[in-house]
Amino acid sequence: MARKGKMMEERHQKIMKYLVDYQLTNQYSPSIREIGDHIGVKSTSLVDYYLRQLTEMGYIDRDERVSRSIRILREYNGDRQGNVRSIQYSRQDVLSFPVLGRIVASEPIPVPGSDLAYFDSESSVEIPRKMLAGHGKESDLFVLEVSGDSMVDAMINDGDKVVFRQANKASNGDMVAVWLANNEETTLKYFYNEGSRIRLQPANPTMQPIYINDPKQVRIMGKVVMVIRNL
Amino acid sequence: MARKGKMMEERHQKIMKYLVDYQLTNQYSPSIREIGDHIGVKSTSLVDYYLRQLTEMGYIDRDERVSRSIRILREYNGDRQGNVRSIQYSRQDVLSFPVLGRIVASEPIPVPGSDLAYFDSESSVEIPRKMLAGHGKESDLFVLEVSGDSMVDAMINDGDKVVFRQANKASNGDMVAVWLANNEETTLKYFYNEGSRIRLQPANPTMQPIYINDPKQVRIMGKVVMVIRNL
DNA sequence: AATATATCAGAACAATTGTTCACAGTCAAG
DNA sequence: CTTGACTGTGAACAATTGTTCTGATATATT
Repeated sequence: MARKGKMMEERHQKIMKYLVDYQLTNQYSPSIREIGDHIGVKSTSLVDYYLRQLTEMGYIDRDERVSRSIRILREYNGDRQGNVRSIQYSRQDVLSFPVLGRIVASEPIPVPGSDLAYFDSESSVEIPRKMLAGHGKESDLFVLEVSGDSMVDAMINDGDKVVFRQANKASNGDMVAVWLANNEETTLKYFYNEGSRIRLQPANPTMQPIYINDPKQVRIMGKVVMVIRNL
Repeated sequence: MARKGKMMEERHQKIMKYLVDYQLTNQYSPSIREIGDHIGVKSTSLVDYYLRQLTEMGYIDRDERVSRSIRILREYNGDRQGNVRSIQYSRQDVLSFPVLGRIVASEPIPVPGSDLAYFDSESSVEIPRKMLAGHGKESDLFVLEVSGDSMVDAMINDGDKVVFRQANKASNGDMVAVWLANNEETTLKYFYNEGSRIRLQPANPTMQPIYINDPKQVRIMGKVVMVIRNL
């Protein structure tokens, strides 16, 4: 049975906290000597000793003979029970999307790559890459802000940011942005191809679907990948 | 006017791409010699020369005499016009929230810190810290998943993740989760204190508000900070 | 033609940094 | 009491790494 000195646990915790803080401010890891200074240990060997333990415990990861190569693998939570998980924070890959424009019901959706000149929008939307997993190529994604109450039946509110994926066809069940040539408007609906006709189902279950018999009336502009409402 | 050799632009681009790739796989920056090897430059001085240029151009940032301290400030886009902004990706602070439970209209909202035993939920929601700016202390935030169609009038759908901030009072205009003692249900509404009565306004503008005269009937559980719908 | 910048190598240097070894005191368990 | 893990220092070493200097050629601008 591995005994535990009173220093050890405290040191482990202090080191882990230091690593997180340091990486958050500097974007890279501290050197062994910097760690030693911070936790009040004068020999690099003792720091190395603790780092080896933390590695073995699976908290960190290092590359041999590479300076400042400590990676934080998980948050330190000592011996506490694992069933109350707190908010963790870490550095992850974040995609930053410029908000290209607004969805207006009476206009087709502007799509990147078209000859429209986009001005640099001040606003952008940040989304962790992890959250977009399984949504295909990232370069196909773009973000629009919803203007007005025209999308209420899609459960989308004024000011919401909608992440789209460029597409000109859709599978059943996808929420899509479609341009209805007849009505001259853009709308967000769930898409169902029922063979003889296309059914566009509002997200709000109390509302009735739209049926369209002529496929040419429906132009799919993109699939809705994510909706973000920041209050 | 600064002239530009044909190599320069290509090198800058190559270096920036390498930095991004390297950081993505290793979580730390390459050394100058590693960069040199990769772009086919045998002297460290030339690499340093390019890195100084990139620093001056505002693409990267370094700390003097610190190994592997290159920070990527923005994505390299060369001389392209600035009005078509592409998706950028970088490493940022991300908060990872465990999804604590589900909102069910017929039950009060579970709040972290209560004596409920939370099991480790597999699902978590990642949100860049930047997106949560101005929402108060991060430790007061928690996430619930919406179950069923009970929140449709709040423009919130089955499966949506809702970020709450713990609160027991609200300002006018806040979207809040309230427990209505009378009806024995939780609901999400916009909150307005009109002096003699409390008005709870559905997000859907076509729906009618609820008026409550007895403040004791209304228990505020939390404010809605963000809604995320991942399709 | 003269000048400035871009391009490039090589070396030397100093600083930072990871690794390892020797040594030693404390303390709990077998 | 011996063993082994914990706690700790100090030094020495080697490797990595950033910095700087010399020197050289090329190329476009003035």
